[in-house]
Amino acid sequence: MSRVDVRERILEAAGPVFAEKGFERATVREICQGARVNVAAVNYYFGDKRRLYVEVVKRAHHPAGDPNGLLQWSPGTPPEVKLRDCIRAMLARMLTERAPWQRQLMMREMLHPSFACRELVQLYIRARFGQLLEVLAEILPADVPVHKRHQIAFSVVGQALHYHVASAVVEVLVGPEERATHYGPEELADHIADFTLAALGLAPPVSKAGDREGGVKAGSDG
Amino acid sequence: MSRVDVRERILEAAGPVFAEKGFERATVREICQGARVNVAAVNYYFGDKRRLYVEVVKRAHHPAGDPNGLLQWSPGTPPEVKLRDCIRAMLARMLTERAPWQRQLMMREMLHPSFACRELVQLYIRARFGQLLEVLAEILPADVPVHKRHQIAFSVVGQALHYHVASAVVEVLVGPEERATHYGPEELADHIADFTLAALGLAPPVSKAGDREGGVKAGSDG
DNA sequence: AATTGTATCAAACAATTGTTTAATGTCAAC
DNA sequence: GTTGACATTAAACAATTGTTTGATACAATT
Repeated sequence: MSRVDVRERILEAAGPVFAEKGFERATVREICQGARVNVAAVNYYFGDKRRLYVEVVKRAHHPAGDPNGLLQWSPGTPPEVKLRDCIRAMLARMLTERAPWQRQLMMREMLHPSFACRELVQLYIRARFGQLLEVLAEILPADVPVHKRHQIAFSVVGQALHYHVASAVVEVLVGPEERATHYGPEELADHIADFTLAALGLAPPVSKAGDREGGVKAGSDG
Repeated sequence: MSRVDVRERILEAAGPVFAEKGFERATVREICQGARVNVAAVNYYFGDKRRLYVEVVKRAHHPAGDPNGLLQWSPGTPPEVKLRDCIRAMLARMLTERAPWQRQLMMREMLHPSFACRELVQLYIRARFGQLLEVLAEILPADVPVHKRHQIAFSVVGQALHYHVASAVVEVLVGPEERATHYGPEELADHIADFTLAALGLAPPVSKAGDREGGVKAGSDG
């Protein structure tokens, strides 16, 4: 059993454990048991638990070459379509059960950033956020200030993230049957895309409320 | 030092600790130290740590009489105003630094529900969610199906919740100065309200993009 | 004053954690 | 074959956790 073998097996075993339980609740004993390796091996090869965690996070960001890259579109794709694709991908990323542990780990570090690899996780987020901002730039007028663009982007992200962090609440509020029927990734992505495009003026108001007259353009008495 | 004194002091000391650290990371030693009481007192009065936690959660829901009640409006208040008020209250609830420990605890139980008091926490959420649905009912046409109403409500909640759960990410992405300038509760509430009302057709599209013609009603070549 | 039941306390207990140690194993180089 | 550097192991260590214990203090009752 060569030395790289053991080191590798620890890293592979540690990934899913850290992803599922987080740094604190994961135990080196469980990791070593999963890797069929002595407990002392972690300290021997990585110094301590923290440095093992850092290595695992680094691995999660570079999963063997090309990571789950950004979206690509053929030239001329309308920005509404791009936005819809962004939202669809985002939701798929967040709602997938049995997501690969790399994604779980990144999500965990995003929501509860630990000592490890700030800049690495930041890169992971920034790439996606940047792409969303680019798509929005094709939609919004040029004079929209940067902070307003950010707020709009966060409105998109927030709608999607809600179904990740508050999934338990959703289930409780709407009941299991509606949950099973109407909260699949595709339908939710469509809703969020419709909602967002309507807010941006690129689609009719949601719920076909478009036939209500007077609301939109006329400020009425305001 | 009478018996109710000690029991009370433990409950009072446990509240903030559980709210800040959660059930697992909170230690009975820290709680008892804060209450200036022997460690054994928790088990003497509550049996074990779990039952103490349950008592604390119950207390958090009934903070001595009138809890932070629902919003009230004078008759005739336009639904747009009500919705804006809902969003403002929601954001204030989520963004307040140094929030009372009762709110912190409820928020924690919402996002990471534990063994304790499912139905209690559910009541807490359901009340607010129900009020939001009532306001939406005044806005949406009657034929909008119930699941669509729920999705719309979640779009509102999600936008607000995002600034609670992903506040670290927001800071990283926009930088501390923009964060300090444009992410106060009031401005965010206004943005979310504008965004939502625009999506529902009760306000012009965000960022004054209303002067872009052709986008809305014409499906163009779709 | 003696008794009784409860409250409090310091200390111990048992389990789990990350980490260290000291002995043993492995295997290539000399 | 011996040496020596690295790998691996079982066991112990130290710290922290929730919980239990057995003694003691106290207050009311007999």
